[in-house]
Amino acid sequence: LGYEPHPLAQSLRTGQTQTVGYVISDIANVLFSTIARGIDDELRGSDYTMFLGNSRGEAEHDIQMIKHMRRRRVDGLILSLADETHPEVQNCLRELDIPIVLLDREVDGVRADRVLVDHHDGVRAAVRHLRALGHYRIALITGTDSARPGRAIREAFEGAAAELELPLAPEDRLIGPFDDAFGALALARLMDRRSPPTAVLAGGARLTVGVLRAIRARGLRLPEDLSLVAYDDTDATALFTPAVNVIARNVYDIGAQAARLLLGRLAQRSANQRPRVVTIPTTLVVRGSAGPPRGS
Amino acid sequence: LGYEPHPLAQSLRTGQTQTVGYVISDIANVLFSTIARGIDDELRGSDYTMFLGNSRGEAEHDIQMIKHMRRRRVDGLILSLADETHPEVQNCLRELDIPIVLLDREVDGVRADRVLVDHHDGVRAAVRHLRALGHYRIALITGTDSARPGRAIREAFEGAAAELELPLAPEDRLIGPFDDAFGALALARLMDRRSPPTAVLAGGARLTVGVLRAIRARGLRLPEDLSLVAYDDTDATALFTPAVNVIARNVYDIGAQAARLLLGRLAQRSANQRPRVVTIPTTLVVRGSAGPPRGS
DNA sequence: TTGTAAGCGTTATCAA
DNA sequence: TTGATAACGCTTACAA
Repeated sequence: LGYEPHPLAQSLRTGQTQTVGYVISDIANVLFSTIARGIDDELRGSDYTMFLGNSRGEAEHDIQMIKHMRRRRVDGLILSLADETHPEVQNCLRELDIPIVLLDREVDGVRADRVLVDHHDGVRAAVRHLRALGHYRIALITGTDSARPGRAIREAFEGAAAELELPLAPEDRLIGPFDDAFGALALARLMDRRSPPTAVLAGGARLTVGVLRAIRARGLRLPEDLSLVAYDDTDATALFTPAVNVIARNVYDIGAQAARLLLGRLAQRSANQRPRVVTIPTTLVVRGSAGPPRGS
Repeated sequence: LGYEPHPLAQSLRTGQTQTVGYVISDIANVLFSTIARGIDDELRGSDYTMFLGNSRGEAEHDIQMIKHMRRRRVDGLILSLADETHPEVQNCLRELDIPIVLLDREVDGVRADRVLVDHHDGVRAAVRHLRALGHYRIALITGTDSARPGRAIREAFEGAAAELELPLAPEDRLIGPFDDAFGALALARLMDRRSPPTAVLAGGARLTVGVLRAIRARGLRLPEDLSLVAYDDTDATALFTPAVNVIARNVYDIGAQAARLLLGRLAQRSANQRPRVVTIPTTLVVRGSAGPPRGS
């Protein structure tokens, strides 16, 4: 007879708000918006709503957002932290007593479910692929060690390079923020060398956009002037000429799995179980951006 | 001394939740995620948080989300409706007594602030630009009349075409959903004609991606085989070869202005004033995707 | 089975 | 100015 329950009163009484917080570092990054779609779709079946918070890649804002979400009494939290090593972020998370799902992040001393991307397979395949084409000096552009993606990609890259006995000059590894400005800068720095590398691995979707912009700006041709393997099958990598060889992963699924893990915890179905880890595989997709190095 | 107010109790008491709802039709669309960033940045100064709801382009979901937000007692609503003509959506909005900001939408009988894109200038400039290059048969691919963007773009296109005395064959106007599948389909349909148009205007960021994919798939060259002007300066249009001539607008600002309008209402600074309208201009950016038609 | 009362943490009101 | 008290709308525990 037209009665509508008042969720606020319910929440005040029960201590549950039927809300979930999602803190990301850049909502305009297609990686995060695709993850958000995965979360949102998965949440639709339940009666949870998503709070969104943008940290703009700064740990300070992460902390601010987490505290804000806690005050707001969200029932669970999904996090893509800007800096997983930040002590105050870690403290902040340790004090929380709600379920947390970390997206491709590892935080010491925090009991949390995780959705981890298996960067190893894709990166290793990419390096072997380039080596098989005859490349010897392969450069890496990726994010810092302060979050898992950058670290895991770098480690996988170094492991694969060592395995194939490739040289590992420190100046061939460009590490910086996960944005297109750094991608463009890094490529420029690389190609301005007296003897530039013949191949580049771009480890990050926004980095890749920057790399592609710089390649365009300099009039470089792929794969004649440079071979490229890049992260993520996006509009940019699919529509570039030539289409870019990519390390692909099911980004949507990262969000969907994260929401599923969280919903499981919230339904008490897995209250005191040990943290669960879901792994998202990566695969190499070969298209037209890599070929034999010039003069071979 | 360590005291933290409890926002739920505050809300129950005051009837204000310090939250704002944003309902969009596709979070993976760069248009909407950029708008979301604008809103989020603007909200940061205030103490409002954003609830996000995804309608996947379906009016039913819009209604569901609006009702959900109302139950949740959001203080204000920012909407990119899938279908502004849907009677139940209109009823639903008329019953709401919270401030609403419509993003490039017009809903009959609903008092709401609006951020409207001035499609007219950009579209007119694009049509004149193509005509000046010698094009006579220009096709339009855009969204349906059930929301302002599609309608305004079509009307601007028809106006400009009439002004220049261009033919307006109905089969040269392809109207459908704002997604890449339709963009690709529409381009294919156009080019499969016995005598295809020599130029295309793609009115929508996702449509444009579909159009570009189809152009790639068919091995068409721009501007030799076809001239293209497309909506929105994105990674896709910037990185395509050649770079695509676009109708550009400050998408981020749509979100920022919307949040500003809403915050103004919420602060009672403009309680009973008549609805405010902010207009976002469009401009034509000429790059390499348009040239004289073949054989001229 | 049905009903009543207390309390969640605020804010607003009114009396002192 | 200060301090006690009711009420926001629900849930839950306990009594009838």
